[in-house]
Amino acid sequence: MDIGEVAKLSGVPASTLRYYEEKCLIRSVGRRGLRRLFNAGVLERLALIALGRSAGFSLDEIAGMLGTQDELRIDRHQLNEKADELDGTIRRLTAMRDGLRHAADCSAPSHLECPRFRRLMGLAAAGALGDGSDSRKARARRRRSTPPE
Amino acid sequence: MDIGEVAKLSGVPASTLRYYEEKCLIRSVGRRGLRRLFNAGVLERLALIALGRSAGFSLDEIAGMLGTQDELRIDRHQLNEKADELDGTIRRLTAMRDGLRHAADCSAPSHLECPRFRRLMGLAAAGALGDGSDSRKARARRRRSTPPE
DNA sequence: GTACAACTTCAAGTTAACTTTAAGTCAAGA
DNA sequence: TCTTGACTTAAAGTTAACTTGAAGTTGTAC
Repeated sequence: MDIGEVAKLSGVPASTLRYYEEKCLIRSVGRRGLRRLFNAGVLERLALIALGRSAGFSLDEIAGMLGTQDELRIDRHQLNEKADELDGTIRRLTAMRDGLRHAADCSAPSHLECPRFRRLMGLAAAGALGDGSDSRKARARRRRSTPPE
Repeated sequence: MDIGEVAKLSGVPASTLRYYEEKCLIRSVGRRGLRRLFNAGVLERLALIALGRSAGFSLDEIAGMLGTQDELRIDRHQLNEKADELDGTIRRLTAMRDGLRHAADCSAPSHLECPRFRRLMGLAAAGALGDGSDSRKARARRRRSTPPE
């Protein structure tokens, strides 16, 4: 398969495939002229990479898990750590969501006079709630995939 | 108050305060020589900004909510939208966390042979799980705040 | 044989939210 | 008066994960 076919089958842009190869996340099995040749195994590897990304692993971490070969050495401890991290994130986001819902139909004349809102403000100022980078990044990603013509 | 005092009281670095002023998120009330002077109200404004960031609003969105004056025009609809967004994120993260926990003590000889793991792989490859940018960014932030000497 | 779409490389650009650096200003204490 | 430390500006650097652009090559359909 050449790069266009891999891109089509996996949904991953060719530029990304080249980038992944450069970072040793995937391998091409050879060249036809200048053109890279991939075998079908790359699709499974791309699925693994997508899974790792979804779980919040960086490309570098994923590169560590997927050896250079096709073997896969995933550390259970690493998985549990990541799950713990997600637990924390989920808790913070849940608190924030509840706060937003409350603020949306709170009857106080101004949000600044709602005690619950003020409490949330204090928590945020103290850094207890994180900086909410998740949704912002997700939005950025959506923007990129729907360019303005 | 000069910028150092605001930084100390709020925990927000002076460089960030200047940056926020440039973006019209906060205002200084004047100068003493070259030096900016702030009044105490800026602390409440910074708490609001922190809250907005925690909720996942961008600085530009926050600038829209905090008028140039000290009034605060928060749109309840906007809050509900953000809460909906968070609901989605929470659902995705929860699915991922459960998948990770399962993978961590799944008895299949290789993860590639665990049906549940493979299902998760498929979902991730199809883009149903997002790209997990939240935890990566959080890690980056932690790294920055604990520099290597 | 030639046009062309699909590939190639390498370098630079993108994003948000800051931080860092360099060079300079200035008030106050010794 | 001199030094020191906290401030100032403007511009460039940082991060990850890509994308884009320019300039060149090539397999294949006509």
